[in-house]
Amino acid sequence: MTAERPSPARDRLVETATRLFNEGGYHATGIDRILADAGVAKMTLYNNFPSKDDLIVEVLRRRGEGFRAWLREWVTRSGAASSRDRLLSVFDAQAVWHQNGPAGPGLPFRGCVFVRASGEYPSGDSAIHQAAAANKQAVIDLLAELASDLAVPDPQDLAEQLGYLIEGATVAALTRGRTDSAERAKRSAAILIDAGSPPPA
Amino acid sequence: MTAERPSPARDRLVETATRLFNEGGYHATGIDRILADAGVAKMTLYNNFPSKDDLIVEVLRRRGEGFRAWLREWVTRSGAASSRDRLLSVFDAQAVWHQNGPAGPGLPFRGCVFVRASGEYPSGDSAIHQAAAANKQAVIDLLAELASDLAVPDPQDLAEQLGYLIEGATVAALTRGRTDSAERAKRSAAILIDAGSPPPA
DNA sequence: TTATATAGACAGACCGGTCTATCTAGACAA
DNA sequence: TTGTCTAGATAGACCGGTCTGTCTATATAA
Repeated sequence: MTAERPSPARDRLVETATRLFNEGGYHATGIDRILADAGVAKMTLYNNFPSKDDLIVEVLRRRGEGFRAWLREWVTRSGAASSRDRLLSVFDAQAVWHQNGPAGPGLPFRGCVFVRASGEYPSGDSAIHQAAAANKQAVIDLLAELASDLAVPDPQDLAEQLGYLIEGATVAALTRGRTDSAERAKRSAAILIDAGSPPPA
Repeated sequence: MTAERPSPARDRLVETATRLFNEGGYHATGIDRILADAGVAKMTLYNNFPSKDDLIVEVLRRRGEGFRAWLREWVTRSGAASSRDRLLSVFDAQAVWHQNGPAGPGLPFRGCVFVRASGEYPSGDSAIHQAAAANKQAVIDLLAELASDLAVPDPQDLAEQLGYLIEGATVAALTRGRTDSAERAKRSAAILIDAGSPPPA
C-alpha cells in the first residue's frame, strides 16, 4: 500500500523520525516536530505513509536492517577465527554501542528501539509490535547463524540464551546506566558457550 | 511534597493507574481515562499528586514493593533448601508471571513496567526514569541477597548476570511472545551458578 | 470548622490527519 | 528553443479530539 518510491524528502523524513523517536519515544514525539526538523511538508508525509504508525514501522524496518548490517560488519572486522570468538565479538559491539563509541551503529544510546516500540505498543495485534518482533527475531537468527558451526548440541537454543544476555545487558545499560553490562555479559556468554562444547585447546 | 495520607480514593487512583499503564503504556493512557475508571474526581488526583508524572512515580514505587514481596514469598514457598535452588526458583516465578498464571504477581503480563517506563522516559534526569532504575536495582539486590551464601567468588557479580538473563527472558516474552523463555533462562542460570561454585553433591 | 470528596466547565496546548493552492523540475513534443 | 503536461514538493489553514492542569461550586462527614 505504501508508496515505495525513493525520494530525498522521504529519506529525510525517515532519518529524522528515527533520530527523534530514539531520543524521545514514539508517543511523545509528534509528527509536527518531525516535519519541522526534517524540513518536510505535512502532505509529503501523508503522501508517503498512510499514517504515523506506518512511518514508525518503516523506521523500525530500516533501523533493523542498518543495525544488523553494522553488527555483521563488526563481527567480520573483528577478525575472530572461531565461531566462539565471533559470537563473543558481538558483545564487544554491544559495549561500543552502549558507550556511544564512534564506531557504534549511529544513534546515541537510548536503549533498544524495538524493545521500546513493543513496550509502547504492547498489543500483539499492532503492526508496530509485529515489526519489532520480526527485527528481534532477525537478531536471534543472526546469532544462530554465528553459532551454527559450534560443536554444541543445540546451536539454536544457545543463540536464544545468548540473546537473553544481550537483551538484559542493554536494558541494564538503559535503566540503570550500567554501561559495563556488555563486558559482564560477555563473561557469562563464554561460560555458556563452553559449557556446551569441548573446551578450546 | 506529595501528600502521603492514605485515602480510599487515592488508593483506587493508584491501583487503576497501575492497571491501565500496564495495559496501554504511560503516554498513551490519559488521566481522564484513569479518573473515569477509578471513579475519582480530577481534583482528587491533583490534590494527591502534583502532576501525572508524580502519579506514575507512585505507581512504580508501589508496584515495585508489591512485586518484590510476591517474589520473596514465592521463593520462600518453593521450599528450596539451597541458595542455588532458591535462585533457580526465581525463574519459576518468572514463568508463572509470563504465562499469566493464577499465582502471578497480579497484573496481566505486558512486559516489565519499569523497562517500559525507562523506555518512555529515557532521559536519566526524569524522576520516572530514576524510579524505574531504583526498582530494577532493588531486584538485583534481592538476587544478590539470595546469592550471598553461595560458594562463588563474587555473588554480587553473579546476581547481576542472572539479572540479565531474567531481563532478557522477559523482553523475549513481551516482544516475541516467547512464554517459555523463563524455563530456558533457568537452564542458563544453573550453568552460570555451577560454573562459579563447586558442583552440588 | 476543616478536610476530603464530588461534578463539570474551562483553558491552552498539542494531537493526527485533511485540504487547498502554489511552486518547481523534468519529460516530451512542436 | 519554446510551450505544456505531470509528479512531487511546498506552506499553511483547518478539522475534531485529546492532552494536562486549573477553577468554581457543592456535598459530606469527623
